[in-house]
Amino acid sequence: MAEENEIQHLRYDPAEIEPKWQRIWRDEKTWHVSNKPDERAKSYVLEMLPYPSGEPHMGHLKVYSVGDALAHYRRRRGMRVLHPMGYDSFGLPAENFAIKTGRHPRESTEAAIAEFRRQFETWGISIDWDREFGTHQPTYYRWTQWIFLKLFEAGLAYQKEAAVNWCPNDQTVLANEQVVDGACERCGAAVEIKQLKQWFFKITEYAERLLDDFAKLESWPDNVITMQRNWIGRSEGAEVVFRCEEMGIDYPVFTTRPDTLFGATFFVMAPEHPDVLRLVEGTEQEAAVRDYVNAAARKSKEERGSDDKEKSGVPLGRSVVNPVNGEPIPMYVSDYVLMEYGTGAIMAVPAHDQRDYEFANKYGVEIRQVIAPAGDDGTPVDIAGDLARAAYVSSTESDVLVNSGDFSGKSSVDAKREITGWLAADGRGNATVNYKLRDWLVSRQRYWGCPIPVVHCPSCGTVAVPEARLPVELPDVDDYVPKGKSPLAAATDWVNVTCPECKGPAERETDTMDTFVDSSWYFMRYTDARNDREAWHRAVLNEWMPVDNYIGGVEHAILHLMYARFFTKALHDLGLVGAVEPFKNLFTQGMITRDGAKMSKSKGNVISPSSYVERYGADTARCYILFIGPPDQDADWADEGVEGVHRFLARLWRLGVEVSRRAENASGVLAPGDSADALGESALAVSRKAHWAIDKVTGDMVGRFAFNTAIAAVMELVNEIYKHKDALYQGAAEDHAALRFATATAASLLFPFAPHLGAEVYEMLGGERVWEVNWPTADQSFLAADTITLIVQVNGKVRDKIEASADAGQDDLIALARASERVSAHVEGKETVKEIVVPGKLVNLVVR
RNA sequence: GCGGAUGUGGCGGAAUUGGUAGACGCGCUGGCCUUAGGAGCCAGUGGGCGAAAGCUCGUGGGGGUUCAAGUCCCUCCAUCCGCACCA
Repeated sequence: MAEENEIQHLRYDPAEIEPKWQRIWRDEKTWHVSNKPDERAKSYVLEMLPYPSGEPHMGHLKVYSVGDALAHYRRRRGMRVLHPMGYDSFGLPAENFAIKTGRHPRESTEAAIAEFRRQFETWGISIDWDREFGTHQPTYYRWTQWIFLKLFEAGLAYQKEAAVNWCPNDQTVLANEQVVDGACERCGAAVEIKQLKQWFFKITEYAERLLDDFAKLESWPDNVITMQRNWIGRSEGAEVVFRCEEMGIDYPVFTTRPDTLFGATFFVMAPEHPDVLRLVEGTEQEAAVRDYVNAAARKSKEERGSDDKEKSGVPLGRSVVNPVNGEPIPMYVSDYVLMEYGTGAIMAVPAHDQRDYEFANKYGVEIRQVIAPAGDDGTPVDIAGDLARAAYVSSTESDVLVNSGDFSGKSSVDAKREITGWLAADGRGNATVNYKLRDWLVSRQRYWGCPIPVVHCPSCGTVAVPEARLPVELPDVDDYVPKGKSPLAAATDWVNVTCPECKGPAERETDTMDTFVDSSWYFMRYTDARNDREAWHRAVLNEWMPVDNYIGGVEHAILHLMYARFFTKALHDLGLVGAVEPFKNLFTQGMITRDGAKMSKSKGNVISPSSYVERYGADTARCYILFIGPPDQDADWADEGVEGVHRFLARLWRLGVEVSRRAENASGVLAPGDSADALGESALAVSRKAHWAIDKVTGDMVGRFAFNTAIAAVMELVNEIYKHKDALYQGAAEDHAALRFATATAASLLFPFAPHLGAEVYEMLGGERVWEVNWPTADQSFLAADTITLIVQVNGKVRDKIEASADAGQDDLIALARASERVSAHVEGKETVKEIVVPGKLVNLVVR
């Protein structure tokens, strides 16, 4: 007993255990994986690339706790696991910090990387550090530039002047995806629209395949797919040509409702439409239109974008001809028409489009009904009363056309097809598909990014920098303050070059790339990260790709995940990549909140992983973050919960120490005897529980990431061992063996979540390294119990629970149920209507 | 407005196929051990009535299907998240 007391007072000290294992893993490069294939199946487990700034936050702790558990589990299931790490180290925050402090972004970024790496090592995550890189390193961005040139050669990277989003605060353009509610995603400033010449990637060319290939994904959260689908915004319809006879110009418009063409009573152009001013030049409308266009240009996206805003517009004094009936209809300019969607001009059908309806009402344009709902007999229903209040927009199967010439009486569905076909035959239109998706604007007027590897030559135009001269290195500058053009423009020594083609004087492109470009291919570079002759060796890349499990936050549902899909497809088409989709399975982890709210500096509720890792150890922090709830859901961090998990780990550690010292009649961790029969009651109980836990944890790991219930199962196992350990210490060799087996199993099962403690306790008991031991398998003979607890219900209410033999037949179970006093009290004197038996589980007697 | 998700004890959450609601943990209560303990170990813990046995109510509200519903169907409510003049 003296020994028992002594053990009780031993202290679980992660500060000693954790560095010990981390040293072994680092020195032995335990998690390094070779690119040489072997008989093992590959598995590529990847968490989203971290942006290194300050120190890692709780979101990082969560994502790596999830990913690392999976990586460990896969390795011990005999797989060859690629689990790398890197840093998304170009970007605005580092540059803004540089502006404030004068410190070079490279310095602050590399300091942050060092801190991230240091902390990741203290977390004990199983990373192949030989593949580590930062996207800001010339050895990396050389290949970002190379990919840019490949896209440029293929015509997928191009320059155009366009109305683009401009953030006045960050002094740079933004991609559509980076504008949220009309504001800059990063700094929140109201975004302006500017006409600028910019670089784009032709993601629109891949719109259809980005949609189709959702079918090729194994498991992605539905909400992410839905968000991408909405963002791509595919709609089927027709392009219909309206001719302006006075000017002799054809104006095509896109419509999803060609069946409403007979109801088009006016025509509207976006203020940015290049022909608007030309149409009114020299007319009495010119001044009014010019004012309207200028006012629209000054408005922020937000001001223009709200749908509750009252419609406004100005007549152009011109008309176009409705191709279905030859009727001239008036033209207007209005900011409710968007230049970036469709053709920047619309046909307006006020009776059947709410926006057109509001405009027509305000400016007194005719509202002509051409669609009506059909009654039960198929004839049009009178909805004149409804139309006095709002447009009739519904497009049900049963709608029919009215006031539509030869098409009157036809169904809406048929009319769409027939009218489109009729117009197409005359060259006045055709069926088309339109997308909301815009091309990806990738140039940024900022310093801390990957230089765009092209040269502008007065005689040769835009010329690619030859591959052999990559990387185009980012030069040092003194002043990072953006002035509407890239700070790189001031580095004149760097800007002025000779044209690679004519050798004449030329200038480098001074814009840098959006950092989302850097992160659109990093998962490919990991496969061959030290290759300095090419971005990757094709065979190596194809061996690892696609990523089997990609884990990260849902905030990247559209941006990063869609860009990465696009890159993979484009590079596939160029014959550079075998995979068509980069991420076979996607897991989006929920946020860690504090007091129910998102952590933020302004709320002052930010807690950092490092304080918990220092106080309780990494194993506690990692287990807690997994135990708190299902990893795909948001979870609120509670310090009491951390204490609880820490207590559990300490309990297991003490158990390990005690069992290794006191269960000395057996050694090793082998399971006792083949059969459960040979064991005493306690030995059988802990063995059973151990096999049950193996089965439970394995089930929770496969297919779903139910780490919370997996950890709970190990807790149950430990509780069971505690209950029986004193009896077992008194016992014989097989009792000690059972105790060792059960305790080692707990350590083994916990290893993916608490790798240091798992390794420590396993070593105490078996002397082996747990990660070199296969994942345990449950012995079925220990899972099947001889007895079951029979639930006896009367009229669906539980009245008794009876121990019954597992192989009892239906009649036996009913007899057993009826024999119960508690049951008979409810059955006595009543007629039995039905007897339901669920074998091995339950009997329900239905009485009246 | 459109689309999606969620709703279970005092709290975080379990319940994999319709079959014991509340596993596991926190908190709380009691006991043991201890010079002491904010350490450790053991036990109890959804609400109501009851000394107990037991009865009864109970998974956001209402309705339904079923021998049986947290789970399936209808409907309403609340919260959160996307999208939002996309023709």
